[in-house]
Amino acid sequence: MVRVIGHVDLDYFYAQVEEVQSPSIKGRPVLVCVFSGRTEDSGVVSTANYEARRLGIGSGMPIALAKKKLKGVAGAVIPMHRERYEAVSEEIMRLVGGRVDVLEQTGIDEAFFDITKSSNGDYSAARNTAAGIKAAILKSQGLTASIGLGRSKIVAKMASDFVKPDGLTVVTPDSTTDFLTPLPVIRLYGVGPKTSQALEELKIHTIGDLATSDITDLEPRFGRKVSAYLLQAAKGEDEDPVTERQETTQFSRIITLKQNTKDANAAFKELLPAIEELHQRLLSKGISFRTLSTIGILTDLSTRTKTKTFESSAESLLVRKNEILTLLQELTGAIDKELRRVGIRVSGLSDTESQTSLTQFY
DNA sequence: GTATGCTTTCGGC
DNA sequence: TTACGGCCGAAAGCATAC
Repeated sequence: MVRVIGHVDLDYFYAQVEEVQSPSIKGRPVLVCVFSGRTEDSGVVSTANYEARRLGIGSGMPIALAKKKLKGVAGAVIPMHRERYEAVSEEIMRLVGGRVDVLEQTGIDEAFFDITKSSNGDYSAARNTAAGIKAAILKSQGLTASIGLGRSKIVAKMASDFVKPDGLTVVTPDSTTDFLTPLPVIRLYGVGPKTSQALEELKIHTIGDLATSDITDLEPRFGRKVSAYLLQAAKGEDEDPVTERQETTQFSRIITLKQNTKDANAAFKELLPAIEELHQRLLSKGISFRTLSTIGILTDLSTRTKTKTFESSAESLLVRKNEILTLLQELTGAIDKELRRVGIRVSGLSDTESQTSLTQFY
């Protein structure tokens, strides 16, 4: 049976949650910001609403620059409230999950879903389901979302991106080629500015150009695997199934240092509260880890990591304090620029309880 | 060559 | 004139074992 895949994307999510929380800011530019604490305005914009975007403000923009673009306009510059967004997201995902066959959450504000069975392969029935999901999200949390339907994840994702905010775009299997063909390659999922520019140089401008291009023209530039992906994607033919997301595979904390340094001890000291927070998070979730990484972001914003995997997993980050410091020393020893930000990551996760019972069993 | 596991980097939101 | 987070998953890169 032809699949019916959906992609739901909550519109300008963090900023929209803030609008619902504080209705008086609606209609004004809203900037949800991450303040790093180094200076009053150091940090970046995480999410901007559409009024702010119209002024040229967007994600990742330094706060100081964004404020400049506000000029005299009375914008709402709000620090982000991550836990609030997580709670809203959780509620919405639960709600959507109850209306689809399979839900695959891919971020705090988006998810793929499969409704092949419940819609019986009928795209008209599927449209009603999608409209119902939008209505339910609006009723429950007061938020708009954009949904796309298509025969594959790629098509669904591009469809949800086609009309937003508050969009509902249905691309039937028959209309897939017509939908994709005229779009510029930059719109293709997985194609960023770099790949896009390389394709332009091969005179491939639209997804249609890409779909009908010769793989032997692509391979010298992109390699076999990427070329095959690009061709497949341009035809909207990916077979990637929608699967329930397994548990989180890694946890990390990263901070911006008060001042740049190459001193591992100084960085460690400033990182300690974040380490303790992550420690508490692991304990409260009953999670052990086997792999430990330190992360450094240098003054040029490039990233360096040092990682160590242990024989057995630990439930306490604090008993690995010495290893953390050692990794930080290895990291600082291998760089020529100063550290601007520093962080810690744990992976190779396992459930502490089941591990304990396994240990008892053996 | 293939499978596997670990480390590092990349890119999305 | 410049300005610059904090997460996450996955891909890429590399080594080892068979």
